[in-house]
Amino acid sequence: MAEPAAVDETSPLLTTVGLLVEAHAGLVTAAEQRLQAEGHVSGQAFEILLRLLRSPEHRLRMTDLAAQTTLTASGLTRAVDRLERTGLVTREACASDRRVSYAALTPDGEDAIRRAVPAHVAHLEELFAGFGDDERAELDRLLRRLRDTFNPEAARASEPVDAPPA
Amino acid sequence: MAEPAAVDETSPLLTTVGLLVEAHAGLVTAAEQRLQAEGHVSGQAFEILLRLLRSPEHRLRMTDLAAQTTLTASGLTRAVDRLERTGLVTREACASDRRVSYAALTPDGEDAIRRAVPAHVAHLEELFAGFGDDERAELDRLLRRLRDTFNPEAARASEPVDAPPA
DNA sequence: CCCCATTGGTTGCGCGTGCAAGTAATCTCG
DNA sequence: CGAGATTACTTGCACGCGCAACCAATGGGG
Repeated sequence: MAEPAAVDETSPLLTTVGLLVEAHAGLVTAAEQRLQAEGHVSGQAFEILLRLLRSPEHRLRMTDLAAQTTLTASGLTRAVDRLERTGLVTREACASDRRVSYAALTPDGEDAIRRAVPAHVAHLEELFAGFGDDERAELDRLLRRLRDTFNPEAARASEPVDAPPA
Repeated sequence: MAEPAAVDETSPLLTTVGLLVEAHAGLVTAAEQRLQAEGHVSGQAFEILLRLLRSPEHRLRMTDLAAQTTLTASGLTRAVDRLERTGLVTREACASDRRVSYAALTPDGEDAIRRAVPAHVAHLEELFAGFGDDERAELDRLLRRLRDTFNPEAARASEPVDAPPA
């Protein structure tokens, strides 16, 4: 008759969080695999290139780019190093402030991301096939609320954008 | 009047996925920080220890444990190495199959997780303060559906459980 | 005008991870 | 019963990441 008292080893919240983690992991993994299988850029590259594509002149200061991704400044430095090595991005100097350097899309980079986006979106459509428009909207609403709990800022800036980031 | 045609650089799905990623990152980060600030085990340790706490005899085969976490077998080997080094877990041999080894909670490990769970749940309650029970349930439903898209298996096994995994 | 605090970016370092290969035990089936 | 396939776990290796330290360039006040 002892049984150390079943503490609250279980709480609805723990389940919710567990589901969030699993859904996230599954989605990212699936998207990443698909991109690779079809010969597109990696998930991380996708995220970076898409953000550049959507920016004025297809370029962004390193710092701003870092702020928009899940990477730190140092992580971004090296991510851009890799993209530069594969020719999808170039670093451009800033005339008015010699400290800043822009990461800019090369023609190859623009090509790559323009090819990857439709493929990725198509894949997402498959994955969300079971969802009605209203359900997807409701999911958006709930996730946005949760997101705003941590990052009351975020909101602005043409909305997130992420994709299948690492 | 050219403007290379604004492809579908934006799709509702991309936004949804972006929100999922941000919500996930924010939640995990917040939970992790809080645990550390209050002197509890790390997020990864939390996840592993909780699963052991919920298992018969407070132990699990390495393989099964790996399957329940986001780690691979090799990653788990080393995670358990660390937990063993800090005295929260022990490896136990299996009599009937000398290949398998169990990861088992030590008394210290049980203590640690029993202290961490209520703290973590309390924190989650704060974070979800803006949600009504019905909304949380709806979020569960939608996330579960999404999860099942990737892992049609999952479902069973006393339900996820995750927490603030790395 | 110059010194100092601040900002932008990169680099050294250590760590945690996955993959692939390796070892050991078990199972299968001829 | 015994060789080959399979399963459980561990290890070598290479890589990507964040943190903290670092250098360079700005921008305010004295």
